[in-house]
Amino acid sequence: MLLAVNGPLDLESTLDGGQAFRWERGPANGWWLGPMGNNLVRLRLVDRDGSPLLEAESAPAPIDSMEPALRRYLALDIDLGPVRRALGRDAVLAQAISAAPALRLLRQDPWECLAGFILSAQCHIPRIKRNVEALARAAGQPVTAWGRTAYSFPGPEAVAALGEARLRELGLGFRAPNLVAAARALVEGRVDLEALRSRPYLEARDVLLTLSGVGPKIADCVLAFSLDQMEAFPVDRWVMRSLQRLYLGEGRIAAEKAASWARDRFGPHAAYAQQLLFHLERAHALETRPIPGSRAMRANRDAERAIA
DNA sequence: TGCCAGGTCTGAG
DNA sequence: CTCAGACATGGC
Repeated sequence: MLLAVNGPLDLESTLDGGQAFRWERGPANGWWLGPMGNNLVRLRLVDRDGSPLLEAESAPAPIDSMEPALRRYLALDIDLGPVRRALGRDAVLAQAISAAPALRLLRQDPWECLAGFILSAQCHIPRIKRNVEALARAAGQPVTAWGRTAYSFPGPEAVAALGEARLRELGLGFRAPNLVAAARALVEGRVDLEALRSRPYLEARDVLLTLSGVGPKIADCVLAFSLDQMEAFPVDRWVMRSLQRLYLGEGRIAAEKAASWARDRFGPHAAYAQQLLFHLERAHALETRPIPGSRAMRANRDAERAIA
């Protein structure tokens, strides 16, 4: 099935840019594969008469029945034009937009998003993906299509049922008890994520902050990437680095103050600004700085030691 | 080979 | 309020 896209869409920076952790580049032909609910979906952009269209297939459910969910997930209802015009008045963001002009914010399932970011604490992205995958294999449902088997993301009941000890065996480390606690909070109805969509940003954030292992950064990720709270501005190491390098200078500033500063500056599009800065800073690190832990990084450090 | 990671919580100053 | 230290583990 071919879908018209309202404005530009880049699948790599959107699906594999750190918002979601389960999309994989297919073996060939530009497909991206990922589980959605109990289905496997694949997506790619095709050119029809000079305009890009999104080609989508799914299994086992026919793609016709998946279309609404897919449009919702990709937030195809959002017109990026006004957002980019507003943010583009900021010189730094204008640069970030030209580096990733078709990056979009997803509208993920809130529970999956919350779980993913609880697991993200103090992890490199490759490990987050691995842990989310391990969780899905342990408690999700298998789906096979196009010669590949994937596992649906387990609901909070299934995750709660696994228990902390089993989650630690999966390699989740100190995040295991936090994930179980969050799953239980949902199962027992103490937290209603969907209800946060229509609450004022700060109130919704306060609700998420009651979960153990969920601080301001993770709360803001859930609000921005699944609950339509576009004032949210998650501040992680990369975004903090970006703010210091491009706006604030190198002086130390608390993450919460930086987040508050950014919300004031970027207003209703803070979430989009944040993802652009995250993307830009990582690209900048790739081209100007050795990746932490890389051979070049070590060589550089060793050279500095030798001089000293 | 150690350093770093899409953090959060706690206790101390 | 700021700031270390702990928390587990793995990628590079």
